[in-house]
Amino acid sequence: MEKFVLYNTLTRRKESFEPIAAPNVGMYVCGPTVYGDPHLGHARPAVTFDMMFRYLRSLGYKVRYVRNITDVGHLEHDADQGEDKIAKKARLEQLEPMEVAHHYTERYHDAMRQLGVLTPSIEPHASGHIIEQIAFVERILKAGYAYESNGSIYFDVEKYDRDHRYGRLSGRNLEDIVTNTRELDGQSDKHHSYDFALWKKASPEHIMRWPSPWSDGFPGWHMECSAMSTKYLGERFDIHGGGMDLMFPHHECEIAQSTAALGHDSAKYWVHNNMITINGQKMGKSLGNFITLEQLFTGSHPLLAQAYSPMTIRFFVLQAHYRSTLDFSNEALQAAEKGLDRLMKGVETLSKLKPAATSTVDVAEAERRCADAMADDMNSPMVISTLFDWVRIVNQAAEWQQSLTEADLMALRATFSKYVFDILGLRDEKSATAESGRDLVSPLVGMLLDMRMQAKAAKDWATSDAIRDRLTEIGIRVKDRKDGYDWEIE
RNA sequence: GGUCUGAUGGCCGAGUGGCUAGGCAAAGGUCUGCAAAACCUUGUACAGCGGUUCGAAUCCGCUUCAGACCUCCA
Repeated sequence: MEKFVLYNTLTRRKESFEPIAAPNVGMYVCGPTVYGDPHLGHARPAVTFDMMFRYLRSLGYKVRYVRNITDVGHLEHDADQGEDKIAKKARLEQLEPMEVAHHYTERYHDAMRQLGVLTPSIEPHASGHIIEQIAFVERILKAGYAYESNGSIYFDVEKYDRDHRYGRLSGRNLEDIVTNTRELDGQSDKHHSYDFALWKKASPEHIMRWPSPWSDGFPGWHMECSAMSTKYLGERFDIHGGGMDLMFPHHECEIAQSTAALGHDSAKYWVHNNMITINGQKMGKSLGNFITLEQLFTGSHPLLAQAYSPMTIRFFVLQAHYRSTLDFSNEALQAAEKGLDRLMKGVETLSKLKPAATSTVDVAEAERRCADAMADDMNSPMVISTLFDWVRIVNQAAEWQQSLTEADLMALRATFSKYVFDILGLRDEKSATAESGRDLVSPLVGMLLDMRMQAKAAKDWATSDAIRDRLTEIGIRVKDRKDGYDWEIE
């Protein structure tokens, strides 16, 4: 098996990936908070960890991939009477909170499907795991790392920091946090500003509430991930992923909660994808500069010069390493669109290539380079680069400048299929739609192009060009071949 | 202010102590009745200043600039 190295945020270095209980791998990734349409930023972790899921499976691991839906519990901020985001949005739209959550969950699923993101093994909702979260809070209380205050339960960061160390993941120490945490009004219940809520008592107007031993209320915003990852992956599991912006405080608090309750670390490898930026700035809800995935797919946003297909977005994301920032621009997206087109055409050309008696190339090199690139912290840009090198070779072979034997063709097709479709998760959406369109118009186009061939034979260029121009107008591109013609729908 | 990243050719983006990814765009060429498509060729980039080294864009230091987190955030 390939030796796979993965960058672990916890140690700040690439580590050899050794599952706790091979061949099983447990993987937990923070999913969306469903109070708004999924945007370009959501595509990054979704695609990144989808690739990881696909890659681990291709290596032969049996992966349980858990990605949560946050439909409760994210406080606006502590001073906001504890009203959470879902509830606030619901009040504004006069909808049931669960109606809002369901609506946006569906929107998210739809976008993910279009992006070719596989559905995770389990997709737990925070609202469906209140009991587990309460039990988890009780464990922390019992261990002595939390205190009750006026119906709410808070995590005792200071005590935890003495026994373990708070801030390991984000590289902070408590001292820095003390001097840099903003003091907010209305947090008199907490002993210290850096303590965070495990359970929050609901104010009377708060709609989303559940009974607990302490108060009618709702779980704190880091609780769901600790409780649900433990429930489905066990007290120790392999990979915990999410966006870099979640490192602090979310993941830091999760580590603290789990360590306090279980007495040890739960996730072995912490993996964080970097952000997508727009004009060098993070794209985010709070900055108001984000573009939803639907806007991207339809081109309906002032910043967009055109619509971009889901696969263009996926390819765009995959062309950068997941730990680098990726800057959005129309130019970059257009380049991705054309690049993807070239790659897919290469795949098609490869499928039609005729075998030769001998090979002029070493196809094993393609597989080896792709495998090495993936094994090196999932370097998808390197994989893509290799694929393009081989597209060139395939194109040359189509022009008889290279040759491949039957066996080599089979091997190369297998490599392309594995990396392009199985691991990178790309799909040839263009030819898929073109095929269906082709069936309908094929006889007609064939007839016209046959007439054009006759005109050409008679050197009647006016007729020949007229037919071609008219076809081009309605979106059919004619390609002359040495022995006839070919065409495609734009 | 604290913590931490990054600065690569027209654009997007990999990577590496010496053998100069890839895509897009551009230019020239092959092919073609003309196009399109395809193919070939070309560009010698690594923020600045020092240092280490036989050799650095890649390591170290400083400077400048940009960004992220410290508040919900993918």
